[in-house]
Amino acid sequence: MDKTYQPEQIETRWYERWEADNRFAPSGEGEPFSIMIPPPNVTGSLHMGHAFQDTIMDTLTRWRRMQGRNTLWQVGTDHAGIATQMLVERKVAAEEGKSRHDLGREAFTDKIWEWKHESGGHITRQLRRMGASVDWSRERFTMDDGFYQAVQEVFVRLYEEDLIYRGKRLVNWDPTLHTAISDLEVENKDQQGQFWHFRYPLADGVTTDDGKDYLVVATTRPETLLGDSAVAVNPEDPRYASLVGKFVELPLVGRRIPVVADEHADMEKGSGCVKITPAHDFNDYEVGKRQNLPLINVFSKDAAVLEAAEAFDLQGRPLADIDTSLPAAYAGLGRFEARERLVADMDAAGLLEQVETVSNTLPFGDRSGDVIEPLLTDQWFVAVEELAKPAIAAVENGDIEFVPKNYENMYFAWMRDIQDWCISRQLWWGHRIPAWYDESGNVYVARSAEEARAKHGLTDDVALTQDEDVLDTWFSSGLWTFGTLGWPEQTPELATFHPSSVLVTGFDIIFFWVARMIMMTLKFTGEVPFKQVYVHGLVRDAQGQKMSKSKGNVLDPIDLIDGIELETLVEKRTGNMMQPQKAKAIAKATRKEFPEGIEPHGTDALRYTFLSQATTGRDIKFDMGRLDGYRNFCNKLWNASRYVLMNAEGQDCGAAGGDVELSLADRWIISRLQKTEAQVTKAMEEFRFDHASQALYDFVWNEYCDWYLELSKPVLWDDGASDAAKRGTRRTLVRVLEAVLRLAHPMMPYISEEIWQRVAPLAGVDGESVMTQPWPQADKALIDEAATRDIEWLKGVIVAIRNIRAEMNIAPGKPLEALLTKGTAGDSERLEANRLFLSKLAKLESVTWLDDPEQAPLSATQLVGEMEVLVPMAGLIDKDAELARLAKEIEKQDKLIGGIEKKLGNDSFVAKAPEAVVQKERAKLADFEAARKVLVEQRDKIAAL
RNA sequence: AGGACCAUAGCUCAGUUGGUUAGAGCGCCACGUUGACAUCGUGGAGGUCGGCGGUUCAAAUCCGCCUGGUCCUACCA
Repeated sequence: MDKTYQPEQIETRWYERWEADNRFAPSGEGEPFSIMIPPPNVTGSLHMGHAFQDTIMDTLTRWRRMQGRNTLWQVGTDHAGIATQMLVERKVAAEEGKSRHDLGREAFTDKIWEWKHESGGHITRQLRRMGASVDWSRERFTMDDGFYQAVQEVFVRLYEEDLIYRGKRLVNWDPTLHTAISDLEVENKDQQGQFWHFRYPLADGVTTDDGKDYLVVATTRPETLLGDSAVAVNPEDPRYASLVGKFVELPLVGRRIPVVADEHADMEKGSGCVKITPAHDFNDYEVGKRQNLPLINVFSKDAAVLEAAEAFDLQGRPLADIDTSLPAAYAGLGRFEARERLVADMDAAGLLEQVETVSNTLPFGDRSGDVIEPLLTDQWFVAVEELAKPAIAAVENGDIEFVPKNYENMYFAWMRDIQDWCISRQLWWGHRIPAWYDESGNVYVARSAEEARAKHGLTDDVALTQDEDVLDTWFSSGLWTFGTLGWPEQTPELATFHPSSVLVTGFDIIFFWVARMIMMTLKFTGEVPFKQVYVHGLVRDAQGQKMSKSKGNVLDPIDLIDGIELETLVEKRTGNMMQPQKAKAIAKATRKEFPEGIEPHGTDALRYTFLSQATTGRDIKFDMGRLDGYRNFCNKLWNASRYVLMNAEGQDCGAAGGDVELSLADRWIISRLQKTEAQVTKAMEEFRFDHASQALYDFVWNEYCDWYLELSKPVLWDDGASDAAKRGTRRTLVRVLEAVLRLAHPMMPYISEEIWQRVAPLAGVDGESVMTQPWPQADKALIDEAATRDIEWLKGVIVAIRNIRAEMNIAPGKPLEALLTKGTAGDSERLEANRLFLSKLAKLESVTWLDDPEQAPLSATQLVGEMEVLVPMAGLIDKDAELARLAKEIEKQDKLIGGIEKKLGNDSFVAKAPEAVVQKERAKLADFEAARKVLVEQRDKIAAL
């Protein structure tokens, strides 16, 4: 083995081997365990969130596989409608200078397919680099043929049950992307805005109670004035009671619109009058429904003012008897230009009463970044209320459990107030809606045009055209757990692996995806999609900032694995930016944070870092220090293994029989291994990967390496140990290491496999891969408390002597004489049994048991229990230093004693605390006092010199 | 506005039903190339557990209020 751990040399080699050996496919035996990967965007690339999530899923998968479960990790990618279409649109524009409209629908979607084939392998290659043990033979895509069928089936059935409907509704319209989006795709952001107060003249000579011939309305969106249908006042408002039913004349437009009484108008706000624009505001739309107002749309799909408005009734039917003329000057103006123009015109007409600056919230499209416009359009919706009920119940009754549990409240809150889901998108990339129209606009929903004809008795001479729109991406990914398993066919895979065991996902897509999967899956399979949902947080940068290209703080997991030069990293972060003016600051910050670039750390170290930071449900601040630390941990494991192999390969490790004698250290480390196995398993069951990784780390570094390997050296290297003892130690070295590698494998698959291949034969274990070995199970019979106590004693004495050395400034290598005294008979027996270990590990020339403490020479003293560990001072020890040290020790004991005396002096503590607690405090007090006494005696002795 | 979560060593984080001398890693200080490992070893310094109040014999842990931070939902004519 190389002297240092070189991850790059082993990782890709092992992944290829596992894949070639088909180790990721379900075994076909044992209780099923399945995880469906949240499908990443097919043309995307792996970011830290993916790497984190994939690590958790792979750890669970490898662990369950080793436990003998019939394990499937289903892999696949998502077509990601808007994101992918935008990406290819930009690419085509950059490369060919053409828009998608120049190409036409078919040619453009061909381009997307081309791009999908070209780049679709990128993210799956990265997934391989992370070590993900997904079953590649079952890889799926949300627009493959099988999904196409599943999507048609679901759409048609929902339509037939009236759970999908089409209608002209007010929706969130993205004027840049020219598509409707759902509520969830809207991001509300606080902005500084203006609030204009306008006068609307009263018609027919009517005046207000205080004699004015106008009403004042205020708005942040002046341009929607063009589409006003009414002015509302509160029904309780005495100021305007006489005006209800009267009219105002809409300024600039001249349309007569009524004054209506509606509780939407807030008497406290502004003048108490509010303009109502049902076609351009969600609240006003509701007022419109209550007051039976016409819907007057004044915007085009670009959110530019129309030449003439369009008026509809609440069912979306055109209204003929409304004056739809608009001022000619506005035709074609964009909404923001129209706003400026309108304010200026109002001002000029003396109708602008006041302008206030206010902070308000604006809706933005999460993809385009454009301001969303409520717009009346024809769209398809899912009526979700009926679907939501069983989905709520499934979580309430525990069929689905969220980890951590508090996300259930977030889920309930949203589900109980859920709005109908707008599923149509005016895009070209996605599942086209299976609906056909005849020439008079009648709609036929069916799995195909042929089926539509057959079902509705349409002859071939009726021309049918398919709906132009596609479905929201989440409509198809909502079918992911069962669509990937072959539904609507009743496949054996569906029977075996559905419901899936656990979904691993981020809290940010609970509404987008998790909730919709639960609704759809319950509806169509009668089963929950998964039994548990493990919700993880976001991976943030070291400062706790969200990682984003525009902030220039993105880390690429692959760069952490393979390393990256500073200049390449700077180039990566500053190249191709949307806001190039930020490049300089980003470059500077990057050079400061990574002056040497990033060293290679390997996949295993990166995975271990994620796992160690995976506290349930909270965001993680990615910590480079920990990444370094776990790379070092890999190196530690590597070198410990080198030591084991150097001492075991070619030697008798007991695999072939022969007498075996286990030393105290052997029995101790075997005992500690059992406890570690139990801890790691428990942590995995609870999704506490931080605890699992911590337990393993502690065992390997602080017990196996720091103590056990050191304790094995005297047995293996010094004369005097029997063959049986050496055999016992070698056997323990390799067996414990072999178990550790199995324990580590789900978390660090590569290094564990690499070492296991060398160690397993020595431990007498057959097998081709650690992947398929049994998960270690703790054996209670091997827990040896007596050995643990003895080793703790031994460690105590060794540490005591090291302590004296350090505090007295004695060179670490200088051989010392030590005396032990005042202990029990057990202490002296322990000394005799462990003399060799003690001498070697504490570098002692001699160690002697002193029956009569009075005979002890002047020494530096440490306590191990009641026993005193003495290092004679002669020629070694600085009197003042020792006095200072003792004073410090005594002070420490005084503090402890003071605390306990106060407790025991409290009558109600003694009276009310459980007896065991009181006893424990008394025992501690006795210990501290004894220790103090020894220290004081020692101090007096030295001071008397 | 409603709600959730968080606040423990310089930094990143553990601390399960209240009883621990409050822990780990990194960083820091001192010493050290003994035959697995300087990506290391040995020892050490460093915390009134955000603040105030309450419950209790006993609070980092339970309750209330406050401050600071993150996020979600809704609304802002």
